[in-house]
Amino acid sequence: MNRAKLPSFPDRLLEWWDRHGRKDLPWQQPRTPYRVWISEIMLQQTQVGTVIPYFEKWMDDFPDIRTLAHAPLDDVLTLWAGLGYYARARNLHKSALICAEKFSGNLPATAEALCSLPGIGLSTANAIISQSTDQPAAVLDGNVRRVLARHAAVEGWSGKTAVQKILWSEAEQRLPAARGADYTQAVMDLGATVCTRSKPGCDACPVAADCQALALSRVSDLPTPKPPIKVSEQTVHMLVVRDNHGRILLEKRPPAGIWGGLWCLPSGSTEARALASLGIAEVETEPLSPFEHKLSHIRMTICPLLLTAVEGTQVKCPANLGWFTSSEQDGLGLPRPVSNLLKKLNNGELN
DNA sequence: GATGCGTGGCG
DNA sequence: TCGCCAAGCAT
Repeated sequence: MNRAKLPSFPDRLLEWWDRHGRKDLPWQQPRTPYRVWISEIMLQQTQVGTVIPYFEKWMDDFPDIRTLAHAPLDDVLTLWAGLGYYARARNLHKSALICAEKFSGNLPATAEALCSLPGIGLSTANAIISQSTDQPAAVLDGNVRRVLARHAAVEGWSGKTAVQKILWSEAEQRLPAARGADYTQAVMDLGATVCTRSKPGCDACPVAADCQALALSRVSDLPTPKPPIKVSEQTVHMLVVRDNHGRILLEKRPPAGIWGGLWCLPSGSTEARALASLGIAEVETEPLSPFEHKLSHIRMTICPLLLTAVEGTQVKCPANLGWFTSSEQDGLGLPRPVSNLLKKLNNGELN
């Protein structure tokens, strides 16, 4: 038995990160609070490779909090289109307004104040603090949960409060005394590149020596997977209403719920009646091929219906409805299934 | 405590 | 192909 004392968990991780960690991600140069904040929100449930181009464009368009606060929400949502979880974009904009008003245009410095902003929970708050001030602060995202569940052999799905509590405690116990920024990046990089969900590289792991899951041969079944949920089936009728100029009627969705705040094809029978009240006559009604759109909880069957409006019938349009040309649609940032549908329509690939 | 919220990558 | 799920948070 080797009784030589191991370096601490954070020391081993930091030494590993110095040699193998990622140091060239866009939000790491420079690591300002604003840039770290935007990156952390974009990275929620979203992979690094997907985020990078959105982050670059964001920094071009909204280089600081005040610019973001003064920007129209529509511009923010348009940039966000395609990233998903659009509440994140609405919350960023709202938070920027709060910061401009209450914190003189800066992000607040404490975790408690950060958590008061919409869209920021404890993990994101601590990620912002540790990466922008270099103070050690515990984060608990998917990568860290996997590393800790294995290293400490924590049983149970992390969605359970009791399990979450243990993982937070394990995260805090492992914090270093200094180098908070590098440590946060290190533990996330370890989860992303070594302690991966499948085929983890335990041979290359700096903390394998005291990994409980490895000692117990439990690496492959920790962390405990999420119990299966049942996916609901939903049918949505999307109306493709064209006028004689080839423009298409779009509807701005209410701020909450799916695709909140985005322009979208009008959906459902209620909207169909609303169209009738606008005086839009249909000279032609043509069902297009239904297609599936899968979300995490819903299997959505989208049934497009092609309508052609008679000339001069679009008299008065409520604020949440508008006619858009093909090039105007591109600038709006439509939800993926909608933009895909319209693209096929323009290419004549439908019917 | 359970659900809702998007999209794309990957085995 | 298809199911899982990724740098979570709000309600």
